Amino acid sequence: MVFRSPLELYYPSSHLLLPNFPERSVLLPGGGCRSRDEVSMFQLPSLNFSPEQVASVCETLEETGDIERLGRFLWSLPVAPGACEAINKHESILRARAVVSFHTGNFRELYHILENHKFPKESHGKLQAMWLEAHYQEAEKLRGRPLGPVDKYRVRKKFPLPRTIWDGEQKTHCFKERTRSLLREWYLQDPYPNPGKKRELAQATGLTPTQVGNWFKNRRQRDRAAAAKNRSVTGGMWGRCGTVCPMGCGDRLTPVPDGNRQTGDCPL
DNA sequence: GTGAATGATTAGGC
DNA sequence: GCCTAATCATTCAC
Repeated sequence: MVFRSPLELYYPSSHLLLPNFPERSVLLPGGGCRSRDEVSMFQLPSLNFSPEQVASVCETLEETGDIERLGRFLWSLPVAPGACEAINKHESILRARAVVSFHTGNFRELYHILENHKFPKESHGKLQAMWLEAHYQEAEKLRGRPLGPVDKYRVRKKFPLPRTIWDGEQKTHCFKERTRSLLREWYLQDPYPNPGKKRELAQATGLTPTQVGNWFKNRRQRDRAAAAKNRSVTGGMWGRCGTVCPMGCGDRLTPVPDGNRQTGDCPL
């Protein structure tokens, strides 16, 4: 008989194809192996898969999202003596074990897997999300209340991503000072750049045109807010005509009766 | 823990 | 499609 996929052997009907039950150890969810005697109560009949076949089943079950079945598969997995090591080195199997650990709330196990095995970049996103979510859940349980954004930030600082699932590249929250000064210069010349100018500025700063657009948008909004705040302080306008701009740009002010932007208004 | 600074996103208007 | 206003998320200093 020819099997198209090892997964076929795992489905309930497959037990009919498993006449023998040889002496062998069992791969535990924790990654260790036990003798058949130790786990015979839980062991399910199965064939002696190669690590590649096991990995293939893990990948398929993970893709389908059937984590419960994936967990059962990992738990029941019999492997030949000595094969534990090979299995524990297989990325797909390790990832599957991490996924199951996460979904069963076995966070110690999850952390141990993630910290002690190097994973390829393609898996980083998913594994990072599990690492963080597990720590969030633990912190929430500890505090007895949902975490706010700042709480989550502190959790992330306390439990930084292990290098096994992170390439070490820092995500910058603020643009570089040179980028920002360039943006400021252009903003002073024209707070409403056309798409062509935005593209040009994007090229000069290394940002995307969207980032440039966002920066100008935020800048305008915050300048308006600052001006409005100042107007309320100075009694309905930015300041007396001819006084220096409160925003610190050094410009002389002109009154703005209706609050709308006018030519000659302080751009900063 | 709180407030401020800053980049990103969303909803609604034109 | 671009705008504003409001808001969210992240980071940091205190």
